[in-house]
Amino acid sequence: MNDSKTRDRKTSVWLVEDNAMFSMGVRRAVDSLGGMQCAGCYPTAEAAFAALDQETPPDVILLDVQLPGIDGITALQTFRKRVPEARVIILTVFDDADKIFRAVCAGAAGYVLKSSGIDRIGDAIRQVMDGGAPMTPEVAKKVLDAFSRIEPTLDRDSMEDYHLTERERDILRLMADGLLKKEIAQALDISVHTVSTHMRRVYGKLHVTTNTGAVAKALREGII
Amino acid sequence: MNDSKTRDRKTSVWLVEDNAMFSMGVRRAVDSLGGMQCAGCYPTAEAAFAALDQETPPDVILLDVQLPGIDGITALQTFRKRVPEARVIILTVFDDADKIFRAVCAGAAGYVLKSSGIDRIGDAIRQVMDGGAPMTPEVAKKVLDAFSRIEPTLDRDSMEDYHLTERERDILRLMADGLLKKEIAQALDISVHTVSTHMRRVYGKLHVTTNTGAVAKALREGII
DNA sequence: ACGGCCGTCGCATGATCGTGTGACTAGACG
DNA sequence: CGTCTAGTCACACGATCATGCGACGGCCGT
Repeated sequence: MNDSKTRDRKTSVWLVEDNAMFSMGVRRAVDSLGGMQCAGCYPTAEAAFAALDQETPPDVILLDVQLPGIDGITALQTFRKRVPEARVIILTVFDDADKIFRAVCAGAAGYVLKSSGIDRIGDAIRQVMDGGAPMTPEVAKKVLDAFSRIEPTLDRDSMEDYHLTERERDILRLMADGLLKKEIAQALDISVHTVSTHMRRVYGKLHVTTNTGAVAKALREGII
Repeated sequence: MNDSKTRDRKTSVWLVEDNAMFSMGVRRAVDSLGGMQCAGCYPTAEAAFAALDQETPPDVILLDVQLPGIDGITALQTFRKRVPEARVIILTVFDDADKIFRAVCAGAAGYVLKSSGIDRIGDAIRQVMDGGAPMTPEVAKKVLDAFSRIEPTLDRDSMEDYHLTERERDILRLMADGLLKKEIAQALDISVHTVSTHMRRVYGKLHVTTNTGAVAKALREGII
């Protein structure tokens, strides 16, 4: 979609952090780096929300999870709804597994420990703008562990679906993610024509004639 | 407990990969690095399983997910059952979110894209042996995306919806019924242009850019 | 009375999609 | 050995969609 590498505008960063001392340090660090700029600095989530109505939304939000007033996770959820295109990086001193779990569930784009040092924050910002998800290896490990723990209900088959092949379900899934055929083709490294062929067959099996119909049916019937 | 840095034995690595060309490249890369050794190289999961009965199990398994015969994910599950102590690193060209999701759910220790280059594989092996979870930033992003998708609703009650107008929801509903814009216009006895306008605004509020994306989001979030 | 939101309509352009048609490969099954 | 299925790719045509732009009347709140 967007080629962040060739962007001509500076990455706009908001900082939501109650500790004034730390806040100032981060702000200066961000501003001193090329390609990014701290466009807003708020001590509470409430203040940041209010600013959303006034200012132009940022590209990246650095969010401290332990804030006075609105909880950090809650704030994250609100940010995700009001500015989904903004990438939120959690900034905290805790590497508590449960906090990480809830943060990523809420749609955090990255999870950076304050103890990692201020200089790491710049890296994290660049990474999220390049589509990556900055995480320390320890955090990544905790994420995967949590993943394999919640696995229980993935093999709920038994119900006869519409005899879709695995490949057809793949394409359908990506369709339901809002991707264009072209993008699906790129994601699966196949030709757009092939994607079309698969979708054509899906239409037949699902007895629909439009992409929206197929996605809706798939979602409602739990095919994907 | 065990200090992997001062281990006196080389890390034993198995490679399960059908592409002989790539396979050989990885093998040489691994062997050329210090502290690890490619102890086995199998073109299929079946072959690797058979070897499990004969050879001593490896510390790390590099597993291509797109294998002839047994599916990569299935193979991963089997490995996890038969040699739980072995750390499995998924090696693939796909960065399909669903595949990644199922892989990590099945207990993958890491997920490395082939496109990242062979040299990254050595890093990944060291990382898993140090208890980390190697992931390319792109993969990490997809993992987080999948995460935030499986637990979408923690609020369900208090949270506001996307401020969709009643009319906009009408159009969205009909979209989710698989109707074309033209048909929606007829059904509501308005102009196609009006339908377009509504959908355009829905896109903005839902932060999507395709009809399928809008329908999927609406369905998943219970907007309609 | 004025601004803001909602619903409506229009147009134009380029991208995307649906569909008919055809074809090749690899593996599975008998 | 044929036959079938799944997956792949290609081309072409018309239909449909996304999007930027502009516009108008109605209703509501202050």
